[in-house]
Amino acid sequence: MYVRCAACPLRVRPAFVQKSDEEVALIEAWKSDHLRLPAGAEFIRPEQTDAELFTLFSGWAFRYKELIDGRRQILNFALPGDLIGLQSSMFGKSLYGAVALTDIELCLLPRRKLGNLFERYPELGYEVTWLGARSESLVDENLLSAGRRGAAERIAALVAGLYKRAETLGLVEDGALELPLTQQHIADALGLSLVHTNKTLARLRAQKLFSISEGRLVVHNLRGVSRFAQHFEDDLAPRPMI
Amino acid sequence: MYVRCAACPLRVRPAFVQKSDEEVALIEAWKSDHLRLPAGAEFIRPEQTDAELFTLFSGWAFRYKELIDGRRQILNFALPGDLIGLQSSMFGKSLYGAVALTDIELCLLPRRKLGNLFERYPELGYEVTWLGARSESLVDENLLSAGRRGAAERIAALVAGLYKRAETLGLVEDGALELPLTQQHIADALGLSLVHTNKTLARLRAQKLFSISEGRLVVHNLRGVSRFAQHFEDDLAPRPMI
DNA sequence: GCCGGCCTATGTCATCCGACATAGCGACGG
DNA sequence: CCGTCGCTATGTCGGATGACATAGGCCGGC
Repeated sequence: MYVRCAACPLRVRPAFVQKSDEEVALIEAWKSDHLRLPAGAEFIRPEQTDAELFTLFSGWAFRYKELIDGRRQILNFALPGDLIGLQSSMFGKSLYGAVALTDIELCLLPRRKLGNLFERYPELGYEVTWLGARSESLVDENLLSAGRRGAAERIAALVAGLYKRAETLGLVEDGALELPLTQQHIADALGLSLVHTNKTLARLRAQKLFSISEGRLVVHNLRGVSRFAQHFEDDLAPRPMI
Repeated sequence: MYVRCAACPLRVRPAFVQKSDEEVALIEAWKSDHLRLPAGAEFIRPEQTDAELFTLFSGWAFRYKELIDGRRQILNFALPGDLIGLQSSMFGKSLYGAVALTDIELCLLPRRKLGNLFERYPELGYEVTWLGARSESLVDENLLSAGRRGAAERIAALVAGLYKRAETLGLVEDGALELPLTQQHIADALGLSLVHTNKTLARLRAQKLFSISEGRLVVHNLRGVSRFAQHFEDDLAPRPMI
């Protein structure tokens, strides 16, 4: 069923800037569809020329790039409230792909209205830019990991970052959250091989800072994880949601 | 001396979207200063709360993050016409630093006017967003390198990317351009050690696809470099310049 | 004119990480 | 029931990369 922005259960969460009824109505006018896609669906394809702009309403997704010989790099993970497809919408050709990790729901924000939006609702334009800048900051951090952290530190930094983001969204209960990533996803996000990821995860599990198993992440000592990974950035919140 | 936008020698280059006199006047009204900084100057500091927004007018610069133990990752290089500091301006605290590689000139675009700008000149707001998205696409590509390319491929991809960008700016002459990077910068940008970067550069030089020496990059075979690096993205041009 | 700092270069050795092989387990379908 | 597929796990081995040491060139300062 269609979810109207006025009745959106996501945007009222404390992670997000609370908007006036009028502002919500503007967003609702922009939103043209509410899509449901199964896990694994690719909703933006590399090279696609007519990719749209989306807000992830529920579930997890990721953006990725790959080399022609098949090596794949996950650029960042998206959680509910995240905007996906801004680059693709502005450049007229997507330089990356985007895939659902779980069954997801997407709010479709037609890109042909994007220019118009800036004209008519500058406040919304500003927030789009803000969300684009946040997306870049996530990639910045991942580049720091891939370039300068060792394997165990990379995994710990990923855990710390995702945990903090999930926490602002209220997805954490008793230090645990659903983590719909396979070890292959973790490897692809961190620039590691699958086998090495597996072995490093086993070693980390023995350290008892956190553990990943059966699709759940349990963090026993967030401070310890953050210190080990040298990951000290809090998630940016409250933030706009469109 | 101050450079007025109406007399800006940079924005008339073919890399950039050509603007009407009226549009240029808007930008000129935004620009509040024209700064000159020596090579090595850090014009955005990590954690800085009042970092401004800049357009790089001349010279080279880079953005970086670092871990507390000193390991440094260069996130991307900036060439003339690039916008630097959008994240910092929007978040109220910078998550990265920015440093001049050469003597540089910067156009200062006061961030306190940024919100106002979106309201009054939505077209400019749109272009700011476009430039932010382009900056993210550069980081995306660098993350692909750090995560999934081998050392020699990384260097080749860096060369291909910088060469293509320099070419659209008219900085290439006879297949060569000034490259103000030390091997330490290359290492920090690619997630390699200095020594390994040096040895890999020597091996690449022997292959004669390109060579870096004495502050110059000479590309003998761009196709070959691109193929070896699996780097096939052209620079986005013409693009807005603010 | 000498010293020190920065950059590049090169050798040796240690380590991290990747490649390949194998195996167990659960889900799913014929 | 059985075969396949996706995911996790573990061992062995080799290769890519990092760490440490040393050296030479260049340049600027005193």
